[in-house]
Amino acid sequence: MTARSVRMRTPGTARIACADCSLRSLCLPLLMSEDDLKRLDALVDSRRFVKRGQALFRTGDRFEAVYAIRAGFFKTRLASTDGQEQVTGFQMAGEVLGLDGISTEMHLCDAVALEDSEVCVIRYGQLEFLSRKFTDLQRQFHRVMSREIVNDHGMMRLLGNRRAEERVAAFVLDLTQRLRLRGFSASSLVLRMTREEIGTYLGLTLETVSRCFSRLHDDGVLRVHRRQVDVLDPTALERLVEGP
Amino acid sequence: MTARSVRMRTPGTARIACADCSLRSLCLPLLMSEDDLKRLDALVDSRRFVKRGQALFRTGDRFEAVYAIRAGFFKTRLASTDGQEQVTGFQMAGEVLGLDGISTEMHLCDAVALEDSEVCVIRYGQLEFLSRKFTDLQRQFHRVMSREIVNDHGMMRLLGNRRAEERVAAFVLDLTQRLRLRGFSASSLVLRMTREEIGTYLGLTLETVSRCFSRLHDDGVLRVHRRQVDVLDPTALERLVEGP
DNA sequence: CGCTGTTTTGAGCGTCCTCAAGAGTAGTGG
DNA sequence: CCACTACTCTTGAGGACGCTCAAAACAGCG
Repeated sequence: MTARSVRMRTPGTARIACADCSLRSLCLPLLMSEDDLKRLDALVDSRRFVKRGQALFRTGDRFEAVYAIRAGFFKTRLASTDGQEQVTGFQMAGEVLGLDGISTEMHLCDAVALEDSEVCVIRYGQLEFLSRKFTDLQRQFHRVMSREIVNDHGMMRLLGNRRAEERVAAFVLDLTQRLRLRGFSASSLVLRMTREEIGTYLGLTLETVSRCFSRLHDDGVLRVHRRQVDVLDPTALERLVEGP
Repeated sequence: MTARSVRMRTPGTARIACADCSLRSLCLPLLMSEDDLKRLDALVDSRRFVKRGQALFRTGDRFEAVYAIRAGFFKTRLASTDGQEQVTGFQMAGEVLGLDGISTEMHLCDAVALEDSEVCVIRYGQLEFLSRKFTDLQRQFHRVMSREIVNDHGMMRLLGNRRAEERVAAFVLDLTQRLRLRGFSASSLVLRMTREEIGTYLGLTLETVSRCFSRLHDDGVLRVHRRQVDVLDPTALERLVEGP
């Protein structure tokens, strides 16, 4: 399945107004004034649908655009010579995909939809052009990149000196916080990814992830049944994340 | 020791020409034409010396500038409530420090000099202004941020699914490659950091790092004596990094 | 209803951590 | 100049955490 074959263009809406988007408070035009937003006109080149399991882009694809997630859920992963996949992140609505491609003008990871999704295609040339014109857009774009760096550093700490149960707790806590920002419940969530995907993200095997969920369940911190996770004791969860 | 007390200004050279800098081929003005470089005038606000062991900035400091390393060597680390420090990177001449601060206008890590160092102070406001004016500077700045993201993802893979010896091998290989870019020998290096700092960077204890060095020494891949490391078998080193 | 993929759980083992001791090195002051 | 101290690094022994291998339960789907 090539990238082209999953590309779709909503007829008659090739140019889409960020001003009307419900995700404005999370996305790239965050800091922009109403006036500027109206003048913005065309940050988004088009929209594109990506079916569950399909790739938005793949390692080696020419870098031409970044993508703002309008709806759905993605993972990014590093391809590897051996079979070992490394998931580098899970992304949800309002988050931006593809920033890794700027450095070499080539994508250096795969972005795969974990459910049927829709993204706004933001051509990088256009983003460069508009962020010279709108200082708020420029700043917000820099912030988005900077936040990714900060998140990655947090992830390095997690992988570097936290034990398995702390990693899983941090993973759940992070998901709930991001869901809350989007107006969803912070105590009940449905995982969009397998135990294996969580495992390669957290530097653990799928069995260890499963065992950690079971232990958190038995300890009354979470109620876990397959993909359904309910946070019973948020305080205990946060305490676990702090570490020893 | 406050940040202010280590600040120094070279008299009469408050504005410094990137055009004349030997690190141009690595640093922010990389893509800029001779003409633009001459017109650039003042990307660098001033220079600042940082003595070994002192912090260039600390977690919580107000973010006002990024720093291009002119000479010396730094580590960045996440402060933590418990004693556990997490080193998030080692930086050398031509590399840029402080990008984490953009997202919250506050620095979110400490940058500590591992030897007497000198940095170019690039006020962020100035960088924003100039990168609206010079598209090459804009693009190079984006590339620098993107490269940091890519590097961090590589680090996540290292921490997530490589064993101790592979991590140490990757660490040495990375250092040699970056030193070679700067015109230094790729087969002989002097470590600027302790085993403990390497350990917290690689998600290992200092003892494990030491043992890995000893094993790589015994296997004839490296010659290691304290901080002095010589690469005897570069091919074996690369093979180790690939993983199993 | 059988097939497939995901998840759970168990048993045994290996890598790396913890704790400990000792050697090597650098810096300081008598 | 050399003790003295502080720090770094090396090496060893024992143990724990998480991995590997294996099997079975469970859910989804044609």
